[in-house]
Amino acid sequence: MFSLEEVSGGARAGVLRTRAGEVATPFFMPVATFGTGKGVGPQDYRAAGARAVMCNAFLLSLRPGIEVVEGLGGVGRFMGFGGAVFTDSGGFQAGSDELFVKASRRGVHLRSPFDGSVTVMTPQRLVEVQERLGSDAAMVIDDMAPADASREEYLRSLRNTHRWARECKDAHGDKKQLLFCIVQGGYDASLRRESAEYLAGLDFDGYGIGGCAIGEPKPDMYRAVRSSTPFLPDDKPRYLMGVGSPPDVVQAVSLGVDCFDSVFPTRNARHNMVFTRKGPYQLEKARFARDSGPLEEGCDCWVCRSHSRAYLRHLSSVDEAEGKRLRQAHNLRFMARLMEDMRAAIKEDSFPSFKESFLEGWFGGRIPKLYKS
RNA sequence: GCCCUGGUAGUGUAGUGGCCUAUCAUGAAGCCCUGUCGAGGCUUCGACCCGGGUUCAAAUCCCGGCCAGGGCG
Repeated sequence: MFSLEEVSGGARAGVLRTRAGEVATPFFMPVATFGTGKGVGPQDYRAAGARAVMCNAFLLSLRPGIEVVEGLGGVGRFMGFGGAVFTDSGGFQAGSDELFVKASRRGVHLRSPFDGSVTVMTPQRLVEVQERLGSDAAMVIDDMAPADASREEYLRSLRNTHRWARECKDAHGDKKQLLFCIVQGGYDASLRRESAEYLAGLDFDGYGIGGCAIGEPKPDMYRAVRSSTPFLPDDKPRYLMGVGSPPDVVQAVSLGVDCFDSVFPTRNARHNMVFTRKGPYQLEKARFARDSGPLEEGCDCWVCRSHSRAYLRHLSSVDEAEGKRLRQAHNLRFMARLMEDMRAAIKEDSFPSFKESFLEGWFGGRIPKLYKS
């Protein structure tokens, strides 16, 4: 399922084999909650070079419904996306006032945004939903305590997370579908280690690291990552869920993480933030009104090859949907290219210098201490 | 030449004697967004056409000027 090829300065390059094809690691997944993004979709993901995307199992099970997706050959064929499709539980518990009702011993109680009805997503139910949706990689259900939870709450959520992970594993019958578990434990190094070691013993196809990028201070996030990855099996992919800011992705790769998903690049693109190797900038600024250059010098994306900043900034200022699509297409290509470049650097064992030069470019020479080790 | 309207941030406006150190939108500058993708959120900058008068108090009332639009010659 996963082959580790090279390691350089803690960063890993490998190949994840799914029934939808191989995905080279490290990789970044655009989020396609309902089988698409907002103003970007499967075609754009493919054009950007993304080989995997993340959908929401709970929401897809409500619309168009499990039977519909199943009848059309699974979520990947339903979407017409050539790459691998991951599905998340849909819980993202503490983060969603819309969907999340509560967590109980049985599972996570989720509310339909369509009719308000509440269903209990148990481990067995979630596994069935994802198997029938036909995603290429499924996630277990986990209990994520809020960023400011007490140690007691973390302990309780960890018991649920571990029990549910085991039950998901037991219920999972589709051996062609990968199954990832999720490490929790808050920001306490010992709890994270405990969670990672426990789950490592259950032998999943991949290991998610959850509870990060939910509003906690960055040092906490990196403590959580640093105290998780060392205790996970080397021959399985590690997936830092929800992380997607370029420097965070680079830093996490240096800590041994292999994959990511996040709305960060696309949401920020919609909000006019353009990623470049020299750092992000706000496209709507007047200084770009007559700028004939591309969004990013040297970028190989179709947007940069076809359009000027002046045109893109114009689309921002008139608030056109087309502008959102183009900005997102660029940021998605930026992420894919970043992953490709990291992989190449790992393969030639020059990752540390790649990381340093990337961070120097991104932060304009003033790299925050947080990223230096 | 005469008459009528109207002149408030760059732009469009609210305000018709004190609640105006003046409203809202837009603009400009800056910040934010990380497993539920809010076509989002936040901060700051920026104006009463000019001159006189009335009044305790004027963006607001009066007079003159200038400018703009309309009408009559």
